[in-house]
Amino acid sequence: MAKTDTHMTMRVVNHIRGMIESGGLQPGDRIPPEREFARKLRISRASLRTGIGYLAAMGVMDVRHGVGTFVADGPPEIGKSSLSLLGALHGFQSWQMFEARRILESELAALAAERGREQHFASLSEEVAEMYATVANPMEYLIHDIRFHRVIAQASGNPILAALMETITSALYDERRKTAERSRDLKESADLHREIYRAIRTRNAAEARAVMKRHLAMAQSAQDLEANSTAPRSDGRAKKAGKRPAEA
Amino acid sequence: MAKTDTHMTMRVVNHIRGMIESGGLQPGDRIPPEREFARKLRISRASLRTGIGYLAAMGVMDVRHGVGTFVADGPPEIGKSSLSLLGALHGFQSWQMFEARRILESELAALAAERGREQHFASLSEEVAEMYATVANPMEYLIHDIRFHRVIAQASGNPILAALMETITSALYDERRKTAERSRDLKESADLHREIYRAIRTRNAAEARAVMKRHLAMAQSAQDLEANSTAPRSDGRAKKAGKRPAEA
DNA sequence: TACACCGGAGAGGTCCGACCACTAGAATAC
DNA sequence: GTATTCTAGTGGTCGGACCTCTCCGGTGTA
Repeated sequence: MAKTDTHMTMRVVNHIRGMIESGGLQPGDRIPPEREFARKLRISRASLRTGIGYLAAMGVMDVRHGVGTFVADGPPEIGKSSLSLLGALHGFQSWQMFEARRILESELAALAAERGREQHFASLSEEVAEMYATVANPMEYLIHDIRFHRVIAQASGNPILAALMETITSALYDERRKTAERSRDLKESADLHREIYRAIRTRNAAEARAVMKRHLAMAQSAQDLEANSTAPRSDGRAKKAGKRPAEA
Repeated sequence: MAKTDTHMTMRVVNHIRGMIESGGLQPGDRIPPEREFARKLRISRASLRTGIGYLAAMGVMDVRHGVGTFVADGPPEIGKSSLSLLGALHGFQSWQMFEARRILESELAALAAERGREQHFASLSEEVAEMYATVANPMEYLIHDIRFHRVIAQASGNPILAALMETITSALYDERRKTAERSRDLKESADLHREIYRAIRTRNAAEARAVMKRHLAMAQSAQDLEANSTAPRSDGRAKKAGKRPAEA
């Protein structure tokens, strides 16, 4: 399968891929210094760096200036940083991202109801409590909101779906971190989260899915209202407002 | 806000991002030659290349040796090339990928039933016909199978979900392109595809979702059987695929 | 005229070797 | 004992030379 051995980039990628697949490289492990590694692979440091850069862009490697290069640790990320670029390029609409999120998260909630463990339920419960405690503080609230959804993703037992959700939500969050929510809405939001929690804890998958869907639909329409009041212009274009103009 | 201006890589990425968001760069467009572009941005060619490499790894740019560098054309890809690496790294299980696919595609089918257009229906119909015509030729059959699912994704009207599906299926396909299917199964498969087609054409979303789910569940168990019969006792090798562990 | 070949222009790919910038821990000063 | 400074090690940037690939137009032959 390796006709790709001509390109230095792919030689590096395949080499590291092999080290990972053979188990010789685990998440968090460090690879040799560039100069040394390049010598070992019989390629120039520049080419090695190209390959490492490729892997870093895919989220497989983690390069830290002055420290070293490591295999990515923590939860997997699938195209997390690329989605917003791709969105700008292909004109993704906000409603499409919401739709993707709604589908992923509602199924995730159903899976969590089926497979979640006591430890997950405890975390969920705690986050719900924190939400109620911070309805007056949107900033704080948001943190627990995000954590709640993240715990559900973990509880689903499917890291791929969890990673996809993370990708979507981070892009979505990126696009609207400026809209401040009102406390009145947060109370309702917390209520819905509690409903979701209860459905999951009682292992009622259908209910969990339904409530999650309702919650996200509500969040979307709230978001849309806010966007319309902020930007009286027609919604067809809907770029990400407020960015610096590009200096061509 | 933009402390990212220190890293040359990010300077390049942000510059190109700006050009894309301002509409100055469309899919298929070409960016200036490296030497010239580097001069214009007041950075070295090496740094420019690092940035371009980053964008290329994310699927935003398309670099062609001896020709030039272009903004990616065609359908968007989200982490398509990274998933298999990530899978090896985080130990993704085969059933998890199937599960992700089942969820995405069944919802995609439902959306296609709601929003599909005549042109999509026509394509689907054609692919189904081709499937029946090639039940004796697994290679050919597979092509139409893939196309069928791809058309559904397009018909869903949600390019994000379509891209996610493409990512999953290509990783899945990668991992089992070696398993040849039997013609007897293909006939059943074609029947199911026809059912899906009918459900979509009659705009019966629930039915489309259900049949798609059934189809993929069937495909998965067929794969599992094949995998087990191919490698009945794996002592040393430890193939990356795996069966569903009841634990977690 | 039609076709195959050749060669050059221009684009990306690789390499080298020097130097810059950052981080963490050791050495030093207080 | 604590705060500061120094330094070894590692990634980041540079520029400029040279290689390889693709494309296309010119040329020679049938």
